[in-house]
Amino acid sequence: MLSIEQIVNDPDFVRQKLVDRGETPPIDEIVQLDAGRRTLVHEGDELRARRNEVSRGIGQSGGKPSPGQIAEMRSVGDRIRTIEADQDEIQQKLHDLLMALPNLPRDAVPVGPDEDSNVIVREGSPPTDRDFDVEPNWDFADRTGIFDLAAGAKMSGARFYVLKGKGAALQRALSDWMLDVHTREHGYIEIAPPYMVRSEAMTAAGNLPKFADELFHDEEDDLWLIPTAEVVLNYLHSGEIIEPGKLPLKYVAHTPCFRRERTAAGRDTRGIKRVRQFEKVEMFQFVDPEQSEGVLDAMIDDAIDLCERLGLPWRLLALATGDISFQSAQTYDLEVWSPGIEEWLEVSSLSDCTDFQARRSNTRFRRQPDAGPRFVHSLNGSGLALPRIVIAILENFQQPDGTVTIPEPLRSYTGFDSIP
RNA sequence: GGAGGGAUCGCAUAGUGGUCUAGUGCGCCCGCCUGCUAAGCGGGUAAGGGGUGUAUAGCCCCUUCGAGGGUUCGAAUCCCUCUCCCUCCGCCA
Repeated sequence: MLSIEQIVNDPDFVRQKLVDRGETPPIDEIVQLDAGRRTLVHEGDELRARRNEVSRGIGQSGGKPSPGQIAEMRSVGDRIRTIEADQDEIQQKLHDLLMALPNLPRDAVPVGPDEDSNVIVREGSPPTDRDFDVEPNWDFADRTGIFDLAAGAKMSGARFYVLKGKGAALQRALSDWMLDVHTREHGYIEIAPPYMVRSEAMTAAGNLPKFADELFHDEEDDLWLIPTAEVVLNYLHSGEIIEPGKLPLKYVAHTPCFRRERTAAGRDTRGIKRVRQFEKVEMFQFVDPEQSEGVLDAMIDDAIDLCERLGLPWRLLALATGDISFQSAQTYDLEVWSPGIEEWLEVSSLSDCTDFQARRSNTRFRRQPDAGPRFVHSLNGSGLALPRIVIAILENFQQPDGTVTIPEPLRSYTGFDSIP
């Protein structure tokens, strides 16, 4: 959520930033509604002050109101009720409009309508040349039996899959290894959260109300399956005022992610690249806005570190204003090259959400014991998305004899060094 | 799923319709006192919003006693719904 003060005080700046994102923001309507809200609040406050004053007087003089007092207070009460009803209506409209506005992009974000304006900003070592044709991951998996796409479809429908044997073990090794690196070397605290949340948590992260049709929802208990651990980690300190000296808070969680993926049939349908349930290790930080400089870069390095240690060719893209996610002020995508399918796979999306999510989740902190509370800044990034790393490993470490060599860091986790 | 108990200021508690502008204790902060420390004494101690200010300064006001609704001239207090916690019964990995 954007700050209403900022919109009212600097409407042209806010409008331009949102236009850069491809929005047509109702700034004038918001400013007007807020002015109306203030008038009603003021009027209601004065009436309540009057009512409190008279009530206090009645109490102090024995508790028996005069008929004149009852008549006056009855009419004051009626006016208060009318004003409150008007105020509720105006505030609901204002709230709905504010909740539908995305975050403001940072000045550093490339301006452009879509992914064609994204900019490659860093690259790892180039993909190695091979003198044989790399088998696409789905063919390799089919031949070795480590994915069972048909079984997934049979029990759960399209875009579900089953990992078997060394495929399942490889994914488990990856998640364990990633968590260990983040907790032991990068300073994150491991969290094992619920995978179903209330609407409040989903709204705070920015997924509701706009993106309900991308989520799985349980009607009976009104719970939503998380599309990413970002949703739960963002809500960890909701409603709290974090004590001085506790920031930054760095969390990491390994969870399944559930997405309805109602994209056009036929797009990315082969294999396990785009599916309705997948696993991901997610990094998340709460930071003091004054100390947030460089935090996104550090988180990017934490993600790149994993790609480097695995020996995967990677590149980093700065997403354009038209391509960053709803809650984000600045996003970088980390991609790895997969030589069998010959494409760059997005394995991490790293965002600085500034105070946007903190406003929605009401997560604040105090810089000093006697200082007023302020909203924290939140940042998130995958570290990393597991099925796509599995794909990248199957294709990057394929040998001419049709086997796949397990990257060295994972071998103590897998207990084997080759597939099959 | 069923029965009962509970949620009040950082913590603990008081408060059964008006004098609650929520008391008291602890904790914390600032003084005073004091060889030092402790004790003692005095004062302070939340969040959000509005008004007035150049002001993130003061001052004034409103809201918040788990959340939302209702009764009433007036609600922490009475009624209804919901959420969470605790005890027990049933079911269950």
